[in-house]
Amino acid sequence: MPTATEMGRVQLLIMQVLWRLGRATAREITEALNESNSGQESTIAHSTVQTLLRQLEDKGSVSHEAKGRTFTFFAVVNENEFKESAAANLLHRVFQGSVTDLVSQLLSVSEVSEEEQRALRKLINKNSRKGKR
Amino acid sequence: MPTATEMGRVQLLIMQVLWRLGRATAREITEALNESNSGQESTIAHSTVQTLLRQLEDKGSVSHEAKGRTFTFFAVVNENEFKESAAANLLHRVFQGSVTDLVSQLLSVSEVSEEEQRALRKLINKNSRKGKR
DNA sequence: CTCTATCGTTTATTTTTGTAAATCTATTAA
DNA sequence: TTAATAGATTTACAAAAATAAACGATAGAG
Repeated sequence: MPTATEMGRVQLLIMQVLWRLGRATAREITEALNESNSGQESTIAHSTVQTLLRQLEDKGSVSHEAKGRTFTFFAVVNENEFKESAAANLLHRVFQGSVTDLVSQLLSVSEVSEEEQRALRKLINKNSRKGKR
Repeated sequence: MPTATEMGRVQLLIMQVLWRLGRATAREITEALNESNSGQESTIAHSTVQTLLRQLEDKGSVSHEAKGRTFTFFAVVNENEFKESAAANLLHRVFQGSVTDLVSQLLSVSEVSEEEQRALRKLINKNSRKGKR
């Protein structure tokens, strides 16, 4: 069984809905998925969402509470916790743990605005101070 | 069929051996995998490596050349190309395209040495100049 | 020359994710 | 009260990844 922070593409989309809404029924999740995706390609079937919710619950990523005959789902895995593990994963598996290499890659490919560059310098400086404290 | 830059955990390990060695037989790859992993847990069976090599070849990630009765494999997908796509993937799927958020996450969790911090500042500055050119 | 170790190939199984229809159940609208 | 509807659950299937044994061929050791 995979860990609670390991998940597939659509599973992540479901988690993102839950992180945004806090708590939601399966139906609400299905609707959220298909309306953010409005007009486009493949709408995702409600039964698919239910299946994935059960899988997510099996591995401890989400949980639910019965409200009458309907389940209200909520995330157990915290969004930041997930981002942390996803970033650490890429960092170690692909970039051998070199933050510099990863950041370098990001900067060389994506367009980073002046504003974002300022934000990044600030981040590094803050981190620098943290190290000295 | 997945694209040539989409691959599983062990498939990536195989690619990394090929990027490191340039060209290698299936046997050499198996040995490289199991010795870098020396002493620990699960050694990976040679036949598994062969199966994965065929899968990788099917989707165009690697290719081979017959030397006598033995195949010499080599990477078709370039390492940087892969890193690029892996980083872009995480950036968009998990961090909604915000480089700042991803870098922030990396800095807050991993220990970044003074030296790395200098390298990062330099990187951002270089990128800044690039933007103006 | 024969046997064995080593190739690549074939076949098979398990796990995870994604997809969804079918079904059972219960509520509510008519 | 009955029928449609909207829940959850069960069942099914396909693709991708991981795992590896079994098989057939052959080169090289003796």
